Amino acid sequence: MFPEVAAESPLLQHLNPEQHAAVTLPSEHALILAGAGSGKTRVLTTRIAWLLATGQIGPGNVMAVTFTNKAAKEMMTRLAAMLPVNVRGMWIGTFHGLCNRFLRAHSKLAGLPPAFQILDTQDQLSAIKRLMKQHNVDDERFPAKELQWFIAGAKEEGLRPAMVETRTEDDRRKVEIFQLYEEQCQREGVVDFAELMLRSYELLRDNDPIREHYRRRFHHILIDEFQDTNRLQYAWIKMFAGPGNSVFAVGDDDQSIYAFRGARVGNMADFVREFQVAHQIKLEQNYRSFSNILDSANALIAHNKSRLGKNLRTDQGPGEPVRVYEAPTDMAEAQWLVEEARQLVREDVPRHEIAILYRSNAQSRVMETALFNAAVPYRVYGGLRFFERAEIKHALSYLRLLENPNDDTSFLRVVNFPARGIGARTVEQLQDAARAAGSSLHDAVKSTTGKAGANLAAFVAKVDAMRAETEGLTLREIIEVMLQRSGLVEHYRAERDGADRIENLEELVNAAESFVTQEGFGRDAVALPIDELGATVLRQSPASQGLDPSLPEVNEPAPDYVPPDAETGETLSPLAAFLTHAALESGDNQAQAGQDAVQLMTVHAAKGLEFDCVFVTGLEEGLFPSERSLADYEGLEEERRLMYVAITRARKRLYLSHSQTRLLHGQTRYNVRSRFFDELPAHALKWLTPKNQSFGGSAFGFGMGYPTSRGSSAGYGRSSETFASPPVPPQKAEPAHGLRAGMKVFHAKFGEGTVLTLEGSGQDARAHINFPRHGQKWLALAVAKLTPVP
DNA sequence: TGGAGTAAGACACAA
DNA sequence: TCTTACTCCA
Repeated sequence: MFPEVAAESPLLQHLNPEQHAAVTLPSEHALILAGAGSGKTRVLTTRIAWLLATGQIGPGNVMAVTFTNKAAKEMMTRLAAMLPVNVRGMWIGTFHGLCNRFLRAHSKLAGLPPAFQILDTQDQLSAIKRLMKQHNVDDERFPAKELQWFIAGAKEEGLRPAMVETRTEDDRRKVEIFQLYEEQCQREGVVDFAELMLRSYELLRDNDPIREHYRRRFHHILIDEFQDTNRLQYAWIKMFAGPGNSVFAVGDDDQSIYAFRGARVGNMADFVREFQVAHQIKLEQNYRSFSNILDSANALIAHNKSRLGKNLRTDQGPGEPVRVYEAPTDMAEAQWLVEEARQLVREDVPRHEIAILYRSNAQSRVMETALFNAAVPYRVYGGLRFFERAEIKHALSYLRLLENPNDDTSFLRVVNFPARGIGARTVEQLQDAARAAGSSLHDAVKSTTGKAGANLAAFVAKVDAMRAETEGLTLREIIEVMLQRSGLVEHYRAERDGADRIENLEELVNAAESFVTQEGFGRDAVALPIDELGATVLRQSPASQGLDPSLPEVNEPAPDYVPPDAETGETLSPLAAFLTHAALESGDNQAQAGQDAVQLMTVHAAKGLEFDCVFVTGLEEGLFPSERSLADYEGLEEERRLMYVAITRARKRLYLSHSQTRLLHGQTRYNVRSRFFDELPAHALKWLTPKNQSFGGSAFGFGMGYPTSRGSSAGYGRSSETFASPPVPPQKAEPAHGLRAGMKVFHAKFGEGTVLTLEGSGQDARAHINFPRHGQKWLALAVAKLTPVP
């Protein structure tokens, strides 16, 4: 293919010795320990390009797996830039995306309808709730969320209901519901995310010809972010790894931040042992950050005990110090970072090179408000994504009903939306009828009677008519018809703030349009190939139709380039393909992409990205590290890794901030500065506000502040008081307490001190007092027993 | 019976 | 803040 490309091809230029070694490793199993900013994606993509360019393999012989669509796309883009290959036809994608592709090709063997649909987390939860109601499960004792967690967790361990160990009566009940849930999904022809993985794994495990086929096909299997794989994903990878394959795993144990959803860092050690990995290469040279940032990251992560051990180094100078800011309130914090961001923009930093990171999505609002008020363009990642919005989900439900009338989840979502006189009572009766008849809700409608029955029949007739009407239309036309006939647009037009929703619905048409063109099929395409390369190979044998699993051997490299070909045998309707796309791609890149805007996201979402300037906000005990992680040591280590990820996102400037008070969940919280500050090297930091003693009171200059010790915060109770930002001067002392600034007071624990400032009134009154032996404290006058000293 | 308005509780993340 | 349960009214 590219015979002129020698071992020292231009591809390998600009690689450091470790990267070079990793890229050109012989065909055997390897583990690459790649630190943050060490060029991990580069190594992965160059490795694929090198394997192809040296003619060792063809594009059909590689499988590359990532966790996010973003990472998969990045890999494809970079690869396409290096080599003239049709990356779209290659097996590069997310775990779930590839499993989906696999199951589509073998749906019959997998026991699924060809156009099976995928339940997202929301759908799954509502399916479970529905099931619980039907079977009178006590939702106090078994919250639906918990069951969802339980089911997903079991599947991610590779367990079916019968295989789950039960010790208590509660366990047995949970497994029972798990079993019922499985039956329900099977009946409705839907699969959840975990099922995509598990079903693929089981098919590979139980079907020797299929497994052998893929083993012969994929000579090289490359895995990104290996530290985030769960047990099932690891087992799935093993299915592809035969004697002739090589697995190239890239990971960083210090960036493992998904243990809470089943990721096992231990897979790295298991991999080395079970695959007898001879070559482990560490990439420790960091090309991203200045040393003040890197030193901070290294010092922080050194506090973790369970590590494989790795230290990042850089040739760059120290750069700017890491700036630390303490704010009196979350609003002041937001105000400060908006000011800093504006200053950066004045210094010609592009806005999209400024990232504001936070631990949980709930924290974004204050910052959004501040950015909005300052007229700084910003973009929030995460939160409610395009395909998760209610109006879009409604529209998708109608579309799914067109594709599959037996999709009860979709049926229930829109049976009475827009409202058409079908209430809870009616729906319940319908569900009973369906259950009794063992049929779908759609089919059970026939047996209903009376006025309610007539309403239901009208709904079903409407959808059926829509199906008939959209027959043979393009995807775009189908959606347009659906939007009109369903009454969704009309409904939102009548709503007060429905304009945005209508805009989104229109955007759905665009999304479908770009889906069709992006996938490389013209407007008139009636069918989409499932997988150009895969189908090419499989089509050689009728076995791929799913009945006879005697698949052909594919030792010869697949053709380099297979043009999009509408004539491929196995097809999925554009509608079904689009619905799959909607479930697997949350729609991050939908709308307002490409604007020069400040980037807001959670630390989790920031993984894998890098920016010139990064703000890590809300560094407070209970928030970051989060409350829920503090219970066990491992949780804390994961939080620390999360902080490590946050720090290492920054190239040039890093800002860390925390606030003494924060309005969260409707009430003011008083938070202590995060312990992580104490784990950073002092030489790399620059405190923009005076650093107060850890866990001590505030030494905040202008008198705003609160006691920050955990013990005393309880004494304040609720306070709905909020403060304008930036900090306002303290109110004048309340004479009612009998205290004045400058007065000497006595405290039972802290001894004698001097009142510096007073503020608030009534229950909220507090005093800033300097105790010579204990430093400055903010005390609640309603709680603290203070006696004036003459 | 169904729809709308109001009060109370939850809130890590992502395919 | 957003979602969900409950109550009231047509």
